[in-house]
Amino acid sequence: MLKITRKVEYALIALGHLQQKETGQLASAKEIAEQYGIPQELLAKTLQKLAREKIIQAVKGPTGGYRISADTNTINMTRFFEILEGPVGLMDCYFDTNCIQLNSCNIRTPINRINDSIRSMLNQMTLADITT
Amino acid sequence: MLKITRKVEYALIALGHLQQKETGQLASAKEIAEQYGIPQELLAKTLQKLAREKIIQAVKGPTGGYRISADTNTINMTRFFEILEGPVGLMDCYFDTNCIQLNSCNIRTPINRINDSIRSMLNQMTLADITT
DNA sequence: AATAAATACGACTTAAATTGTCGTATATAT
DNA sequence: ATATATACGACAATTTAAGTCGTATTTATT
Repeated sequence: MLKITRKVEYALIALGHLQQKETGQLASAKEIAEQYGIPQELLAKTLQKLAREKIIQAVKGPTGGYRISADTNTINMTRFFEILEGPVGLMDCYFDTNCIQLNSCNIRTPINRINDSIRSMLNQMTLADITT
Repeated sequence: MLKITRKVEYALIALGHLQQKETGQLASAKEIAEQYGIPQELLAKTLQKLAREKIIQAVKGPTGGYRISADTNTINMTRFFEILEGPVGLMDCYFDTNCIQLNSCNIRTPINRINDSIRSMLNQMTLADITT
């Protein structure tokens, strides 16, 4: 339980790889996929999400690829996870209050305490902590 | 992401319900399932797991049911989660080291740091914190 | 003793989410 | 021009979670 998805796993591997490159150097999705034995298409789509959020920068064309463009010290892990997969929380009712049995539910409050703990923990952690 | 499963959700609801009963009083799976609108069979199987671990006590026969038998202050949430679903961790390689690309993997260490944080947080939290 | 209502539990089916693939468009270095 | 990269939606396959069913066992009640 509490597993992270492959998308996140692949993204972290890729960012770790990009971090190792010299400043400005690019790495293509293909290069990363081959090196770590992960599906190229899936990795590419994941990197595209990160590019949309300006965490990495994409360069098109042959010799193109990705490079890190944000200061990874400023990206907290809650945000990072939420870019790749929806909201971080143990239960949907933390975000979506359309639950028919809200009244009779006796665990909402305590579950939300766990949620808050996890989120604040991930908030204090930056991408740099992970990929460097 | 980081969602808990229905099994855990149902178990927590049931424990909250049992907690409200007067000492020694039983509640059947049927009673709980009907009151909170959750599938009885699934709830029953979940309660059986908790009974096997002596967290609750099962009483057979008509007028039977379940009652809390452990001191919920002594059950930490890592253990509780792991009774109902396997190991708590972001990635399987935290527990199972049979990964072919262990060498090339560049995120094992940082991911394990997150794992440790989550587990120690859940370790400090007891079932009583949730169900009372 | 028979019955009904509860737990116990494995096998199975269904449903949902994740993971992976494919096709097509666009950009660009050579 | 062409080859190679990103961009991205749609689809298929796989895996996991959720729920159901059948049968056995226990036990209070009649």
